Amino acid sequence: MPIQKIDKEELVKSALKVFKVKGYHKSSMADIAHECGLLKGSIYHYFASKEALMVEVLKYLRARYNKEVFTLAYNENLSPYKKLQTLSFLSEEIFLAETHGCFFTNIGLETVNVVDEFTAEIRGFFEDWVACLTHIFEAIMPHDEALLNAEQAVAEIEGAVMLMQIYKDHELLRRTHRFLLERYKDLQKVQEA
Amino acid sequence: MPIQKIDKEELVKSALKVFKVKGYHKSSMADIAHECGLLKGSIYHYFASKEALMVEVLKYLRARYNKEVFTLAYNENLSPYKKLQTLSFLSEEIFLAETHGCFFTNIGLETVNVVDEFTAEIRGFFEDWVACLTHIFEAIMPHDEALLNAEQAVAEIEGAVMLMQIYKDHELLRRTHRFLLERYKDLQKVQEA
Amino acid sequence: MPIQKIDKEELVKSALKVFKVKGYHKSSMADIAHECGLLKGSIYHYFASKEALMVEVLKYLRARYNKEVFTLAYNENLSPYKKLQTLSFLSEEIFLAETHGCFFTNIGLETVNVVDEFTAEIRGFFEDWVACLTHIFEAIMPHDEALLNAEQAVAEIEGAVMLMQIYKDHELLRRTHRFLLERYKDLQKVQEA
Amino acid sequence: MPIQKIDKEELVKSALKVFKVKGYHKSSMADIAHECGLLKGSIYHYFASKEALMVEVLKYLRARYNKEVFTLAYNENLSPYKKLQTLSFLSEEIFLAETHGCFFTNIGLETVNVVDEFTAEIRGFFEDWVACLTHIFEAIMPHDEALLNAEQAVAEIEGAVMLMQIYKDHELLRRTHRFLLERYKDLQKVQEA
DNA sequence: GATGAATGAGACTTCATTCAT
DNA sequence: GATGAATGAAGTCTCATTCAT
Repeated sequence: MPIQKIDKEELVKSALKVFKVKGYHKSSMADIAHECGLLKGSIYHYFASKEALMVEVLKYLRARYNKEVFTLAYNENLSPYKKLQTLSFLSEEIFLAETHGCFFTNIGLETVNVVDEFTAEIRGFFEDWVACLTHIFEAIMPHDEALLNAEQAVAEIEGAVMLMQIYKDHELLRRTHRFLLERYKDLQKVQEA
Repeated sequence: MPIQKIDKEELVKSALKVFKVKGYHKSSMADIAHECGLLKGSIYHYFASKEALMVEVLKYLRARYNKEVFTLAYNENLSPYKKLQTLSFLSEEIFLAETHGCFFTNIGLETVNVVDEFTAEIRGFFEDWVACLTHIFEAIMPHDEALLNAEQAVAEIEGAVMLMQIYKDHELLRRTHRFLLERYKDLQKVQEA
Repeated sequence: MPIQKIDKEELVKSALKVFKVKGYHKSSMADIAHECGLLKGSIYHYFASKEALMVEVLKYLRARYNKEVFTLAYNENLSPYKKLQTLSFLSEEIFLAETHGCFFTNIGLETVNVVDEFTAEIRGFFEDWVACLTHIFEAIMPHDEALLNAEQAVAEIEGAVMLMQIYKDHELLRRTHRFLLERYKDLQKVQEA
Repeated sequence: MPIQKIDKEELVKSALKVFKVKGYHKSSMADIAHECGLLKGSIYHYFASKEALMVEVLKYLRARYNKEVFTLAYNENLSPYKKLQTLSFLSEEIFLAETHGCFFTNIGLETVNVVDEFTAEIRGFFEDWVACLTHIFEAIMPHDEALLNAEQAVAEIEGAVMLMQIYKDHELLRRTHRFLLERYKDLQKVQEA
C-alpha cells in the first residue's frame, strides 16, 4: 500500500543490522526486507542492487563513526589524553555492544577477493581512524612516529576484536584498551589548548 | 570406474585453495571439484557435505601449522629468541605468500554467527598459537604474564594481517614482526638448554 | 497537484518511440514514463494497462498513416503513377528514417500468439495499405487483379523492410521500390481526372 | 533422479517449440523445462543461459534447413526448375505446418535492437537461402542478376509469410510460390547435367 | 570410485499495477 | 493530475545434494 512505510535511512539501518549478524553473502534481500517490514522486491525502489545497498550501508556507518567518534580527536577543548580515553571508551562500547565485532573488518575480509565495490569505503574507514589517532599522538611525538603508532594501535584493537568474536570473550578487548591507555600515559602531561 | 583419481588429502588441499580465495559461502562445490579435477558429485564420496569438508580443511590446516610451525616453540635445541624469530619468519611467509591473510580469521569472521561447526577448530588454532608463544615467553616471565603477552602478540599480528589484506600492503605486517622481535629482545639473554 | 504535464497524445507518441526500439515485451512502463517525463504510476491516469496503451499506439499510428500517406491514393488531382511514386517515396522515408522497420510487422510478429488485442489494428493497417494500392492499380486493371497486385506489393515491401533490419542495409528496400515503380510504369499512361 | 531424461538435442527441440509459439521474451525457462519434462533449474545443466540456449536453437534450425532444404539446390541430378519447385514446396510446407511463420524472421525482428548474439545466425540463415536460390537462377542468368532475383524472391516469400501470420490465411503464401514458379518457368528449358 | 543428470529450494531482480497523498 | 512507495507474481539463475549407471 502506498503510504511510505520507511525511508532510505531506516532501510540502511535494517540492512546494517542483518549484514552485521549474517555477513554479506548469507544475508538475503528477503532477510533485510523482513527486518524492515517490506517485501524483498520493494527494496529495489530504494537501491538498485544488493551491492549498492551494502555500499550505502558502509557509507552510512563510516559517516556515523566520523561524526560520533573520530570527530572527538579534533575537539581541541579536550586534552590529548582525554581524547584517547574517550575514543577508547566509545569504540569499546561499539565493538562490545553487539558481539558482532567490527563491521568493516568482517565485511572487508569476506568480500575482499570477491566484491571490489566495497573496498573504497572500508579502506576509508581505517584511514579515518588512523588519521584521528595520528592527530592525538602528534601531541607528544613527530608526525611519522605518530602515524606508525596509530596504525599499530588500530591493528592491536582489530586483532583483539577478532579474537573476542572467536572466543566470545570480552575481556581481551577491554585489556587491550587498558594497555593502550597505559602505554600512552605521557599524553596526560600535555594540556589542552 | 574403480580407479581412484585423488585421495582425501588432495581434495582437502584443493578445497583449502578455493576457500582461501573465495571464502566459505562464495565457494561452490563445483569450484572445488574443478580445482582437483573431479566433478561435483564425486566430492560426496569423501565428505558428507560442504560443512564437513570445511571442518576437515580446518583440521588439516591446523595440524599443518602445529607440525610445521608451532612445534618449533617446543624444540629445546633452539634458544627462546631463535624460536620467536623462526616463528615470526614462518608466519610472515605464510600470511604474505598468498595475499589471502589468515584462513582461520577469514573463515571465522565469515561464519561465526552462521555455522557453528567450525568454531572448535578455529578456536583450537588460536589456542595452539597462543600456547606456543606463551611457552616461549615463559623463558623470561611468569606464566600468567607470558599468556597475556602471547595473546597480545597474536592480536597484533592478526590485526596487521587484516589491514594488510584491506590495503594490499605487505609492509605493515613486516613491521609488526620487527617490532615484536625488538620488544622481546630480552629473550636473547636466555640460552638454549 | 492539479497541473497537467502532458496530454494523451504526447504519451502515445512517447510510448511509440519506446516500443519501436525495444518491442512490446522488453519495453517497461518505467521506460515509457521516463520518455515523457512522467513516473510509472501516472500512466495509469491515461491508460488502464500496458496493453490498452499499445492498442492506442497502434490506433494512433494507423490513423497517421491514413491521414499522411494512404490518403494520397484517393486524391484524384494526382495521376495514378504520381500516387504510386509518392506513396513509395513516403513509405521508404518512414521505414528508413529510423532503422526500426515497420512497427505493425514488428509488434504483430512479436505478439501474434500472445496478445490478441492488437491483431485488429494491425490487420486494419495492412488492409488500409492494400486497399489504397488496389485503388491505384484499378486505373489499369480490374479490381480482382488490382487486389492481388496490391497484396503482392505489400508483401514485397515488408519482406524487404525485414531484410533491411536484419542486414542493417538500406539498399534492398530502395531497390524494391525502384522495381515496383518500374513494374507498374503503365500507370504513367493514365492521366489524372 | 539421475537417469538421463533428455539429451541436448531434445532440449533444443523443446525450446524451439516454445520459442516458436511465444517468441523469445515471453518464453520462460519454466515453459521450456515443462515442455521437455525437466525443472527449470535443470536446463542450466546443458546451457549457461537463456541466450545461449536460443543461440543453439538458431544454429540447430539453420543446420536443419541447410541439410534438408537448401542442399537440394546443389544436387545436380535435379534440373534447375525441379530444384526451385522442390524448394518452394518444402519451404511452403514448413512455413505453413505450424502457423508460426518464419522462426528467423520472428526472432530476428523481436530481438534485433535488444540481443546482439542472435544476429549472426539469423543473417547466416538468410545468406544460405539467398545463396542457394542464386545458384539456381544462375542456370539462366548471370551471377549478379541471379543474386538480385534471389534476394527479391526471399523478400517476397518472407513478406507473404508475415501477412499469412497476421491474417491467419494460408492462401497468400501459396499464391506467392505459384507466382514465383511461373515467373521463373524459363528454368524448365535447362536440362540437368 | 567416479560420473553427471536431475532436483528443488532459494537467491537476486524486474515489473505491471495499485493507491494514499 | 501526479506522485512514488509498495506489492506480489514471475523471471533468470545458482547450488548443495542425490543417485542410477
